[in-house]
Amino acid sequence: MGWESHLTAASADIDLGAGREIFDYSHRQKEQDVDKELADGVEQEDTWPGEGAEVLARNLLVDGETGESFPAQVPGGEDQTALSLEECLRLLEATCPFGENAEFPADISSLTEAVPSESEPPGLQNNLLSPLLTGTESPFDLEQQWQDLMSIMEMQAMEVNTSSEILYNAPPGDPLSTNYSLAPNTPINQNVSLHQASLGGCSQDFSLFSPEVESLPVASSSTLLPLVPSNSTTLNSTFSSTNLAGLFFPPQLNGTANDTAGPELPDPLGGLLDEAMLDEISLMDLAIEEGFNSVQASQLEEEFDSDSGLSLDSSHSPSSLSSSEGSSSSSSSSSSSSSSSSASSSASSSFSEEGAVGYSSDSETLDLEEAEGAVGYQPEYSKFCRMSYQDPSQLSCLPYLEHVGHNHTYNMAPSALDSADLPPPSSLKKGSKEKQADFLDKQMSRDEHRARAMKIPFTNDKIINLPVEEFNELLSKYQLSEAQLSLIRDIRRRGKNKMAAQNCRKRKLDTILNLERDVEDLQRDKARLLREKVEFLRSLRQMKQKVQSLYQEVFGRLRDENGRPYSPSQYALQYAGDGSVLLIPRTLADQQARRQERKPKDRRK
DNA sequence: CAAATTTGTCATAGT
DNA sequence: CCACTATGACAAATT
Repeated sequence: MGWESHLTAASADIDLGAGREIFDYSHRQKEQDVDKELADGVEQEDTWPGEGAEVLARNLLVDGETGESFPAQVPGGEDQTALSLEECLRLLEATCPFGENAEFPADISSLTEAVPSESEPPGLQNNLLSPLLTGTESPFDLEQQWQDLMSIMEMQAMEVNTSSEILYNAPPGDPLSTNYSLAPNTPINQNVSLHQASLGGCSQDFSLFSPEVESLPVASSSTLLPLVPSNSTTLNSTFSSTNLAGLFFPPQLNGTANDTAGPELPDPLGGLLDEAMLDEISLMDLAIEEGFNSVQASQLEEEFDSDSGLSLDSSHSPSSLSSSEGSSSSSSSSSSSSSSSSASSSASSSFSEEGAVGYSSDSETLDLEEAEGAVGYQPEYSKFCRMSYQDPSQLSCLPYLEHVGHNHTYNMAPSALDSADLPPPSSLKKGSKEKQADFLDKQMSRDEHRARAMKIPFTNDKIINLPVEEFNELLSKYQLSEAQLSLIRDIRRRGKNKMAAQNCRKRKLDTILNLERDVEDLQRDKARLLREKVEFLRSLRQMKQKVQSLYQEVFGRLRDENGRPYSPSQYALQYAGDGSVLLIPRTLADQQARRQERKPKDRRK
């Protein structure tokens, strides 16, 4: 009922003062609709993606950096069948308590998988499985390895940072990549100090290990070589479950057998590092790109600087999160999706509070609110200030002004006033008062002018902000014509809508700002994670090299019954979970490696 | 004066 | 249903 009358009233109102609007309306949704919308859409889309592309490019670069650690593939070796395979086996079984530990496969598989390229050098199975993989009881997947390494790395980080800065300040020529590809055929002299072992890229960093290496106890020359964890405890603990045998294969210790065994110092670690890590990295990147991996992100988040915007975000709109969002557990992952929703919801909730205040109270409160917004939020909120100021009804002085104005204009004819109001009637030079009136006129909104024209006996402010009851009361107090009543209703409607629009825009802006901040935060997080990844890669590399050199050191010093060194192509060292190291025939190791090559894949999928 | 921004309105949908 | 609020779209008003 009332509504219909409103509608009719609206038309009446238009007749009174806004004929324009009707006219415009005709072509409003035709031309403008199409043109402007299209333009807007295009513009916006251009802007955002641009930024994204930039970021992406940056990240890619970083990734590229990571990628540098790709080991150069060294084709290589050959497996040489040990002559006395049977003997070896027997021996092994006899000595090795865990002989055919079922656990192997896991290890091998992980290693193999991690280092597909390296582990499959032509003809040579580098993955010698440690028969004593007792340490690893649970299947060892990449993730686990990764985590282990991470934790290890952390421990070593200090060590490394302090003791071997050299490594960190890796030599020019991209040591990262070079280090992995060990020159296969470099002869290694026992006498030659290990640091100088010409293991290709390895050599660069050798100096680092020298201290440790030199202090290494020389192992006795027995077939089975139980190595007691020396000072390299970290290594042992770190790689206890890792099979070292196939990894470091000093191709030609003492120049023995340098032919058959192609050059290959396949190192599981390297593979791990390179392939697996890269895998992870790419995965992470993917995850990040898509919306951030909640688990990793949050983990890392907690570990590292918590200055991320996420925290800010939560603080910013806590109520909304708790109330509307509910589950905020998946902070980051949901942040992208939730940020839009949460942002909007948070914004709406927070604003609803403000809005409620603003609406129910007068302009003064509103002013305060606006000011608060400007201060509390982003600089851009200054806009809001302006917005609010421009709303005449919100000028605290207005009520008073309005009264004055009303008094002045009451005598004038509505129609004349309405039209005359818009163009400044400055022609009436009547002194300062007149000018003041002009000024006031300018400050008045269209509806106020109309109200004046219709001789509405109360302020627009009241019309708009009074609660329904009071509003109706007010109306009932006066004898108002239909035109006046309709005008009043329109004024109320428009006024409310005006405020609603302002709030809406405010909210919208706020949402955008929140999203922008979220984006920044996420970008920052991503960059940080990438940085960390690189750091971890470096640490891993160092570890790998250390282990490698140790392997060579140990292997190179082993002597058989005749006092001769073992051929790296025929024997390999295996690291057991309990920290011991075994010398086993290559063939055996290869077999084991093969056996377990399949399992992992199946298991993985 | 034109282009870019702000604001006010309207129509609608939703509360 | 009423009275409002929220929001997209348009156009007038401002910058």
